Amino acid sequence: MENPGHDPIYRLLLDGPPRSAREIETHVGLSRVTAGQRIKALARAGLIAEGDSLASGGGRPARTWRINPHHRNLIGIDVGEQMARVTLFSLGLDVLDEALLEIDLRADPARTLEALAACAERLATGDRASAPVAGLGIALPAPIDYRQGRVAKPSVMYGWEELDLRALLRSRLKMPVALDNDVNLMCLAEQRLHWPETRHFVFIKAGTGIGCGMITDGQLLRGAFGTSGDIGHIQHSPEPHRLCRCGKQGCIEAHAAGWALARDLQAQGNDCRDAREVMQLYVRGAPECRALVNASSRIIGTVAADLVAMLNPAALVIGGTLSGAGEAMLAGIRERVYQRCLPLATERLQIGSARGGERLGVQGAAILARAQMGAPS
Amino acid sequence: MENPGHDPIYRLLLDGPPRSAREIETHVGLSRVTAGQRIKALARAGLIAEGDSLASGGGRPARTWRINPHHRNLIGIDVGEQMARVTLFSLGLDVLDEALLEIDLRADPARTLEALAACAERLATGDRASAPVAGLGIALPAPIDYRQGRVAKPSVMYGWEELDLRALLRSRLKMPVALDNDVNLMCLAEQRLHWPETRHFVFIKAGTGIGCGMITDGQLLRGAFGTSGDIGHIQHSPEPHRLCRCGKQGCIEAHAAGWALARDLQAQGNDCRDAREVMQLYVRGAPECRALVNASSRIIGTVAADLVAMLNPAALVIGGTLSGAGEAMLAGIRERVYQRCLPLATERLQIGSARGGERLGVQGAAILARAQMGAPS
DNA sequence: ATACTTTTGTAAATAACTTATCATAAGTGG
DNA sequence: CCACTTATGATAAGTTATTTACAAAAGTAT
Repeated sequence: MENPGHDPIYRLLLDGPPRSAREIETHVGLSRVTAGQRIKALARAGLIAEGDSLASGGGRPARTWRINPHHRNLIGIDVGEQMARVTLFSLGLDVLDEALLEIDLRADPARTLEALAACAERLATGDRASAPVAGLGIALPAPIDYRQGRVAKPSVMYGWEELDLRALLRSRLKMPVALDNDVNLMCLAEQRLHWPETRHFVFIKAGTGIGCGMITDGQLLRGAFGTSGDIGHIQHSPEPHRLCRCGKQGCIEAHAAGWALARDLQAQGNDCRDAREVMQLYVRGAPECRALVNASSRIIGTVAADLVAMLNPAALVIGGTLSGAGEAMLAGIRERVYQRCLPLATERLQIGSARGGERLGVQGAAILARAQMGAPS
Repeated sequence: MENPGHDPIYRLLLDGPPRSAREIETHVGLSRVTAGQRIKALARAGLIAEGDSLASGGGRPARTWRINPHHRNLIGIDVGEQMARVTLFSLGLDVLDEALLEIDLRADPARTLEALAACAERLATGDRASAPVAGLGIALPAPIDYRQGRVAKPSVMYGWEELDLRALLRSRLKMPVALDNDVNLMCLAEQRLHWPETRHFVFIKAGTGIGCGMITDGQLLRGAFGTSGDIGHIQHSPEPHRLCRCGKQGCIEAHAAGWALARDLQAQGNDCRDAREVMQLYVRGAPECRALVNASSRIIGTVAADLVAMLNPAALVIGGTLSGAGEAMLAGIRERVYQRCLPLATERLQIGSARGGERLGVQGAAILARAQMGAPS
């Protein structure tokens, strides 16, 4: 059992729920005898362990198998605009250790990258490290060329496009590295951890900016050049249009994103610089802030309605800082979705707030790294 | 070689381009020796045949293998609002025989279904039938519950939801049957036949109604309940809103679809009842028609821009009757897409008209049936 | 408790696949 | 023509998986 990541049974259990031997057989396409033998081998090697038994259907109940969460660790990194979170996980995604780094995306990328790598190294070898690290995932606030493992250009991360991020980190840290866009990874974590049965899933992140992740048939949808889910600059905002930070007019971000709400609140004399402070004002009950959030939710709702019409997901989940407004944010979205979409698309659609919290990014990064354990790189 | 559909090599070649032995090995994960043996066995059985040789890269050129197009036939059915097309294909999708049926979707579904089945049976056993029929695919103008193999309710096909279409046809015709939405299947055919290298693909059908099909990573995106691609009732049309046939206001269909253009042209005194007649007027150069088509193309362009922003396809293709307007239809779409989407999403995006013609529906149906040959039903 | 169902374990014979090696075929570039 | 490269074919030995058959375990229904 040199590299368990190559074993199809182990891989199946890595990225999915616990399964019975019978399910494993059908999924990996092995006969009952062979599957049973290999399950036993994996169990003897300590890579997998017994899970709960399933309910009996008139016969002996099937027992399930799951990965041994303590066999390896994972590292997730979530790079934000001013801060990066670096988390050491067990394979079962328990948080073992964590560090927050202040970073500046406009500073020298190589230096920032080295700071992240050094931090990951500290966690990997620190007191809380219970096992070798099997892989590292990074969530970045930029479009990602997923196959190349680097930031797609042009992006907001000036200078980062030049770096072969995956290769650099892999040689620096001696472990497999996987990259993806932060919203994609938040979507992945929310779906895998909180909506495991939902195979058609849309996650809208409403924070400083607005973006979305989409899962169809259980697979993250990445698009041809890594820009899928870039819904912040869709142009359907109400008149009068306002200037967006992308230079165009009419983008929904310019009316509904955290930065735009902060801008408007500042113009009204509030001390409010970013999405987080918008939510603070909101919680304190500032009426002008509530009005803005309500308007924002309806604008986001128009795009949500488009997403539902196009993709026909089974669940639509709102995350990001602004989703802290809870039902208020959902109300506008529900209003627009139910108003604008056909009943067939909405009657079985679930709409809700993200159940995951501020760790969704690192969790998604770790899930990605876990899914790629042992994959050819 | 009882059922060749179970052979992974045969299946690979069924739904893909000709491949060299080397490519086949890697795709199906067999060693060179075994793959070679099985390729030879398939060739001896007449299921596959040699294709062209690839260009040499300094050594002996690799020869490719492709399916034997004459080993089996396929039937595709494209059900429209007033007409159904039933086509007998070879496995290589050459047209062997064809029939057009007048139908009425509002009539008794069982009777219509029987007419289709009888027609399929005639073609399957007729003079032009060169081989046994391996499967039948049907394109229907309704949302399809793909896993159940029936029309999802509620739909425009009143009464059809009650029928277990797949089971009925399978037992009636004694062959595997696959169903899908017509736009999905047009999308599939256009991509597989005319854009085989493009794995992220969006197809907009602008005819009597407006809908789209989406392919990501080479897979048709069907959504949770079969309504994906239902973009006709997205609400972004310009003021003043007009009443849509769905009962809402502001749907793009009510401004940009064939039925809406016909309605407007009629109101202006033209004799114009459907999308086809709109195109006839257009070709004759009627100025009021040209103006309407231009406006329509820009409205479709707004939705196209949303699709591009969300899905980041590598190609966006316009089909359906209205795409007969050619560059005029493309112009408005290009205008909106380039105006509204970020450069990263558009700089490598191809926008064009469908290369396939009026047989796209039946071709897609046949491709679907072919892909499912031997699959568990 | 008894009959029934479904899951799991084991062993032996058979079938399939892989690895390794050698030989041959059919191109390219000089 | 010759050296070099890549593709293909054939064979043997060794490994792994499948099939078949029997038995036991652990539940449910009556």
